[in-house]
Amino acid sequence: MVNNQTKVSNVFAALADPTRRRIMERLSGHGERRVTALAKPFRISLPAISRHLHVLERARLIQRRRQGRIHFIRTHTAGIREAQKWLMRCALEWDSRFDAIDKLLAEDERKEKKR
Amino acid sequence: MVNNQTKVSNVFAALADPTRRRIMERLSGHGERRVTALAKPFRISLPAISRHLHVLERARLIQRRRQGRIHFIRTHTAGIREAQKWLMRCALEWDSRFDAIDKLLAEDERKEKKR
DNA sequence: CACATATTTAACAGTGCTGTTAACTATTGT
DNA sequence: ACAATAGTTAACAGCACTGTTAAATATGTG
Repeated sequence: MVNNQTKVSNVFAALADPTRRRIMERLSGHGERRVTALAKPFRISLPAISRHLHVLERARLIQRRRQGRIHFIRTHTAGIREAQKWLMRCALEWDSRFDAIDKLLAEDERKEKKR
Repeated sequence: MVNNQTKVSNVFAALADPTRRRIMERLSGHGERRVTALAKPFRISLPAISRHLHVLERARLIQRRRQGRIHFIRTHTAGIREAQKWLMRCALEWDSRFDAIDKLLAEDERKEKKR
């Protein structure tokens, strides 16, 4: 079981790579995409993409659904939320203008606990 | 001149390290702190801390003010905003509940351009 | 000036990340 | 069964990151 510290590290480390960020951007909005289609615009090899996807998956930034030999990839909010929560904790103390955001996140927390 | 892509990478990479995140947490709320005081609770050497501070500085997550031999460190919002903007761009398309946050950031943008 | 304090820089070891090509596994089509 | 397709895993090279100790730099103090 990975502790919370490691979780956050994984998310930020995943997002620190430009290729992985481009993957996320390519993914957001479009529901699902398969690995090969996702890899199309990148100049790097497919194995490299495969690794990037694993990193994103471990960080819970994407989710994978297998249907036969095809792997469908879609975004997963858990990782992003993790990062946002951390950033807010820092940012809120600097700038009270973010109070609105604080409320939204608090609401999220409540929903999370209800499950 | 560092491009925007690299900027974002620097911020996320900086936040991917647990020690650096602890530094940021230790810093947030407390106005300024000198390097030695900041380094106190950490078990790693001072040179190691010094490097971490450089990484945070390059990512514009902290700012430094020198007064004689003492370096005062304080948080700097530019880096955090950079990260938040990126996360929002992704998150907004996933969850319309974040519309409020979008508005806040758009407001930030306008203020930025006025300068 | 001589010494202590605050912090950085240098040099080096260990580790881990990213990319490559080659080989492998699993699934689908003829 | 055979070949094609989708994607992963293996093995390796190159490079960057983190930590260490020792030395350097800069500033304050008796």
